[in-house]
Amino acid sequence: MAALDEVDEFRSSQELHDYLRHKGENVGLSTVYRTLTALAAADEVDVIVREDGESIYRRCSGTHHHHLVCRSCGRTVEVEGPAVERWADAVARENGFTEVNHTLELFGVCTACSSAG
Amino acid sequence: MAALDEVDEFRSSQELHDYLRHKGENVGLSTVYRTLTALAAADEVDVIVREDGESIYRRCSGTHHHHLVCRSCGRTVEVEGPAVERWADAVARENGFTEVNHTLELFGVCTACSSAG
DNA sequence: GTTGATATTGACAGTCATTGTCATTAGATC
DNA sequence: GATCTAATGACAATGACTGTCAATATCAAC
Repeated sequence: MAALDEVDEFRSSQELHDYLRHKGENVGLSTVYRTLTALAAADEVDVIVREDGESIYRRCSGTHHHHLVCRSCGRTVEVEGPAVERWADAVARENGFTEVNHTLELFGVCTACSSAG
Repeated sequence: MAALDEVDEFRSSQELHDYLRHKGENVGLSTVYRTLTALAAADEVDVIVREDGESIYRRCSGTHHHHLVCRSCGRTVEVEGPAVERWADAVARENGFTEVNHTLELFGVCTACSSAG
């Protein structure tokens, strides 16, 4: 199953399910959800929640990073921002918050899509 | 309607609807959704998408800012990070992305809740 | 005050991502 | 092959959100 994260772009559960079905795999939607949730819990894939509330998944490098995602085609660039991490920690500490994590994602339109559309 | 954003914490549409009904207002769920969406479009309220995909709304200051939200009680601190904005713009430009916006929220546990729990 | 055009409202049904259920299936062990 | 157990997949259920549409409010013109 992990071998099927060959897409290298963020995909929703349903898209992955369709993809698998069209490849001939007879796999159930429930199993896709179960597997993705399990993989996400084990930090084997990254999850982000899109603006419309749908969760999308992608195979990623193990290090902490964020994403620059094309709204149109899903192409994804992994980006790092050590300054942001430090800023987030500092802000949390100043306000007495603990167990802080942060969500930071960039959504835009990539070169290919902006020239096409 | 805008006067009912007196709660000062992030609330979902449904929570706001319940709140209004319990106050005796005979307001429909559709109207709550419509109004919140309109207010959000007019930048009168801030929207963030929680990790479970539910959208929550809050009356906020007009300037661009982000939020440090207590996972337990919902208490919210508005925070600013000009450095983050600059970083996001730079990253987007370097990768040729346009129409970029970013989601950045910090979730943690505030002092009161961490000492209580 | 009444009429009529127009916009807003709210009850309700529909949509869609996600989760729960449960009988069936696959795989291991005897 | 029999049996036990865990994983699977078809399908129903949930819940947030959106669409529909008749009823109501608003308001200008008469």
